[in-house]
Amino acid sequence: VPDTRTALLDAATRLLDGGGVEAVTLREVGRLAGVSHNAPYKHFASKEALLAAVAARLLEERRAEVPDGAPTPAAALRATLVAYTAWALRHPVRFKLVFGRWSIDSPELAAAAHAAHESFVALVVDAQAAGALPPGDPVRLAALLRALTHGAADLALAGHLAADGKGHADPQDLVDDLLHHLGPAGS
Amino acid sequence: VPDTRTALLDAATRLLDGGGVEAVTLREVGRLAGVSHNAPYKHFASKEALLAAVAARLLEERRAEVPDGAPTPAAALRATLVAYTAWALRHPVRFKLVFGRWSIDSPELAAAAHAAHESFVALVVDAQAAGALPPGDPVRLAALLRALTHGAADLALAGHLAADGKGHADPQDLVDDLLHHLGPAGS
DNA sequence: ACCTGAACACCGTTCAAGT
DNA sequence: ACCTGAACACCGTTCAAGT
Repeated sequence: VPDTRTALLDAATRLLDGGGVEAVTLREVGRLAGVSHNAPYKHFASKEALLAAVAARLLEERRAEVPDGAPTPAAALRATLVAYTAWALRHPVRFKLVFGRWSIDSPELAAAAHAAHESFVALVVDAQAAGALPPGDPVRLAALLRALTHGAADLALAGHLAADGKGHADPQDLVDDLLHHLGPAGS
Repeated sequence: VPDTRTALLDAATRLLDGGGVEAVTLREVGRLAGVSHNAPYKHFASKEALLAAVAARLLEERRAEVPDGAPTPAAALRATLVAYTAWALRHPVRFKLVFGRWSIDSPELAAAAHAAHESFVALVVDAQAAGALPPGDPVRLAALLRALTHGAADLALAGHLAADGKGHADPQDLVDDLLHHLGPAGS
């Protein structure tokens, strides 16, 4: 039997997936969790704080799903970036919530994001050592890769990538393009 | 004397800039425009439609501010991308509205976005002809540049770029990094 | 054609009270 | 410590009227 706090988070997540962030109201959250419509205030300071807690839990969940056991550092890097775009396309609302709003600063959310960032930079360092990425500040290079991946996913969700019928570029294609351009000898 | 429709758009824009998208309520829009709280329904089908019209007007406004008269195609391309990130950092709420939500599909918004896309691809073609960008499908290359620029701006707004105290990367830096990596001879 | 005022069904948040 | 029910101040949207 989950405690009330967990039940509230579960209910909010279900409503989020079902109807977007606008569907998660404290009244429905309470109803789904089997408590009154303002019981959430005993566990979260506000609706925003509840959403931040949901975001933090989703971010940690996603980190556990990160692909593992790739043959080379370059493959591991590509798999991580592709997983990022695939998750965004599969769960648009979750993606928008987790990587969008930071109006409330939640320590849990910041910690989860920091951990994800750390392991991604380590991945970049490995790929650089293997010669699959150019040398230079790995943090900066990681930012470049992350910005492209995030932007490709966000534009795809907004419908801004497939402008004409012809120029169809998946986020994955753009990730591959960038890795190709960064690849050894600019081949 | 502006007509009511324009007055409503002006009021909505003022509220948007003042307090974010959550501050733009139909009641305040009406009050600021000097009409009743549901007069907007005579000009827009819903609040979302009003926001879409605001977004379309902002996007056209921004297009008029695009830098002009750069010495080379490469400089013109860089100036356009840098202007994109600078606008995003200067007007975060406008950026989120214009490039974020497409729940309602407005013909005006789609037309403005299409025009912006067209001229950007033309810029890429010129830069390719000048040898500042690698050959290949210009639409795809434009998507790559746009995705990185958009992602860098979005991550910067979310506070996801300056992770540690050291790895400080402006969106402009990332734009320059990408252009450098795409540059002739992969120098 | 455009606008108004009242009304409806919501919503987040607060508060006094209960166990 | 945790929860409830009533209440407050909002909100988007609708509708019957007005000019």
